[in-house]
Amino acid sequence: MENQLSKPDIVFVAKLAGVSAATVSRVINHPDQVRPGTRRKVELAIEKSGYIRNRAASAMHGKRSATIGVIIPTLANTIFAEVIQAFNETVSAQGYTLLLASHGYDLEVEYKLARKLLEHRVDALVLVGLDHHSGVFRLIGEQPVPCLAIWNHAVDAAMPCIGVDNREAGRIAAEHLIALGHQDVALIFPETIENDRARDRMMAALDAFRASGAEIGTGRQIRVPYSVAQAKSACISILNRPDRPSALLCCNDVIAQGAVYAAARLGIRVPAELSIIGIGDFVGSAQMEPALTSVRIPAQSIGISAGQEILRVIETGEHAAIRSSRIDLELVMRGSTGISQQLRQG
Amino acid sequence: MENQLSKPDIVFVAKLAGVSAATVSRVINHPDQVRPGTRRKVELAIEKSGYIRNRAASAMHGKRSATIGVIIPTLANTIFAEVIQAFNETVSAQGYTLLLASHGYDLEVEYKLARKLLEHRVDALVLVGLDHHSGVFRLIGEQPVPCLAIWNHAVDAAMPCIGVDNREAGRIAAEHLIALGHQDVALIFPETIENDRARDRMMAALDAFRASGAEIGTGRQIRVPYSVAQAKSACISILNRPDRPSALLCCNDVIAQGAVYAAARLGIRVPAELSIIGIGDFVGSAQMEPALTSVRIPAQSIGISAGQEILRVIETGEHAAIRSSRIDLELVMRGSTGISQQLRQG
DNA sequence: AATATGGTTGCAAATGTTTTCATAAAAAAA
DNA sequence: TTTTTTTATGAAAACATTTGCAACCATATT
Repeated sequence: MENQLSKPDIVFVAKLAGVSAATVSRVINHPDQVRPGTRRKVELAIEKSGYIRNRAASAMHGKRSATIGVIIPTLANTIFAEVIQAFNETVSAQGYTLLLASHGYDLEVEYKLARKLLEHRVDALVLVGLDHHSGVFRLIGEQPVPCLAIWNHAVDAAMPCIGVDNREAGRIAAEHLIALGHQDVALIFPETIENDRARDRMMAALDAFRASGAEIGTGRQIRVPYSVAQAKSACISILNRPDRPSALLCCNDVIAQGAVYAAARLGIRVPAELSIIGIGDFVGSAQMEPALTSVRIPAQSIGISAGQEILRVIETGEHAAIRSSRIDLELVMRGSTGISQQLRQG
Repeated sequence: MENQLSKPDIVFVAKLAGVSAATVSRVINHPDQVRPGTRRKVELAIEKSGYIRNRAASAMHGKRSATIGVIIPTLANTIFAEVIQAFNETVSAQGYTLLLASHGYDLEVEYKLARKLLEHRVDALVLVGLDHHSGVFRLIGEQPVPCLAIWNHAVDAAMPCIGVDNREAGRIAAEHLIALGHQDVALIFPETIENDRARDRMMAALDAFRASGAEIGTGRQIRVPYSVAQAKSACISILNRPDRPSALLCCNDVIAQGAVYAAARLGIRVPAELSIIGIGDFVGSAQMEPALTSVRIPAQSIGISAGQEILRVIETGEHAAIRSSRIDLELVMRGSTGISQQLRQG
């Protein structure tokens, strides 16, 4: 207590307890190695002095920093919140803390953030998706830090990944609409440059329609950012046209929710007059009226699996041997899709 | 390059560049202090060796760790995502990274997380709300770390805070319904223990109704967690009763969105037969059909103000002098509220 | 009673960086 | 050219901790 102004350090605690700094360190890191009596003395001194150990100093000994770096495109919409929450719960149960950064869908920024997180000597690095700056690939090749991509899975991926196959997601969504008889479908997607998830979904959807004999022209491919507001207004203008499509395939549920609201605003009955399908099954999609049909991406499962795998790799030190895994998608049929009028009439 | 296995350190880079470690350090931290020629040599060596500076080591010199600890209740719904995103953008522009943790509305957990973040020697600590474990108050009293509460503001707060006055939020919402002639209103709120925001809103709403002569009985006070799904089903059962209220005042927009869907499901016309008001004006509320009337909490403004204030305090070292500020609320009238039938008939 | 055994503890080295201080080099002034 | 001033660089101490090694002490064994 003599030294109140500057933060108490380990040697201050040691003096207070009448032991050496080494013993205090052992009480914190290997409590079983110190006699119960001494331990209690030290614990009391820690309590009394308000000592908080300095992880920066411990991290210098090759000890774990107990942080995991996570870089996501954005926190601003629900897309990644759920997976990050599940991941965080998993790893924080083992004492790890998240260093979180977001790049706003700019992979150049992502690279800079990755460097920054490595400066903090994170024990692992988690990225979203498989599209990355070449510098990122160089970094994770050079640095002895386990690195995992989440959200996506691809067999030919350049790095370990835990997530879903976005091509499959696009295909499932498209085939559902095809099965319902929709021939004239509009695709509502964000910019696909630097966004492999959106790109894969779109390509697969286009392929599926082509295979079914229904080519989707560029006039039916609408670009819109991940924003309910912008999706809604974009959909309003599409749906206002006399030749409006019979169904909307949306890159994710944020866009699809906007589409549902657009239809409601225009008084277009869903699904009787218009079918809408999303991808993701985000929170809220199941509760909407009409409830949104979507290709479910199990964010919880991805977050938990990723967390467990990261923990395993950190604890065992098998940095090179991160196991990828593919999480299954599932079509969740709800009220926003139905048989096309064309089919019904035919 | 000789030393490829272990991470290159500053002295390895120094040797490679033919200078001392001190010079390398200066190139990184005070580039203007070193001659352009030497600087280029060093930068080349850094590039060649793939050196990444170790912040843990720098943090030991009382240098900033360049991290800011943030503890929120949850990431799982939109509530805090927006404010954190704005805060993050503000501080990351100055090179700071977020250490993010979530406590799931358990203040005991929040205390443990606060300790953990302090172990990492964050340059500042940001919490949500003004209700905290006594240990948290002790910590921020003892530790020389600037600490700020966001989301709430109260003049008599025990710590600096930047946010809105939740009593005012509750009052504004209530008075809007009162002005529309609603006498029989149900309050849909989460558990208010350990949640000062919900508590303040509810108390103020109850007071406002009482002042207007309309006492709200306990039978009209419904408990429901922050979940669209649970709010929807709770509202369905309330609205199914023959004596259903003429308006719902929801603690936040997550609950209010559930309420709107519940009305839609039951075919109750909003706002003709039922008014619904939320608090927060979260993303999506403006786009719903009917669009949600809400008391706008400007998450962006809060995040940005908080970020700027934290930066100011860190850079100037005036840890004790964090300035609180109150961010204004605003009633956003949209389609989900209207004149009560009682009033219309009367 | 002397010796071996095994668990506790302290000493000191090591970790990677920043910074102060002194020195060397360059630039400016004489 | 010499001296003075300024600027650039290096050597070494400091930061807070962990850990290998050695010393110690108490207990168990002979």
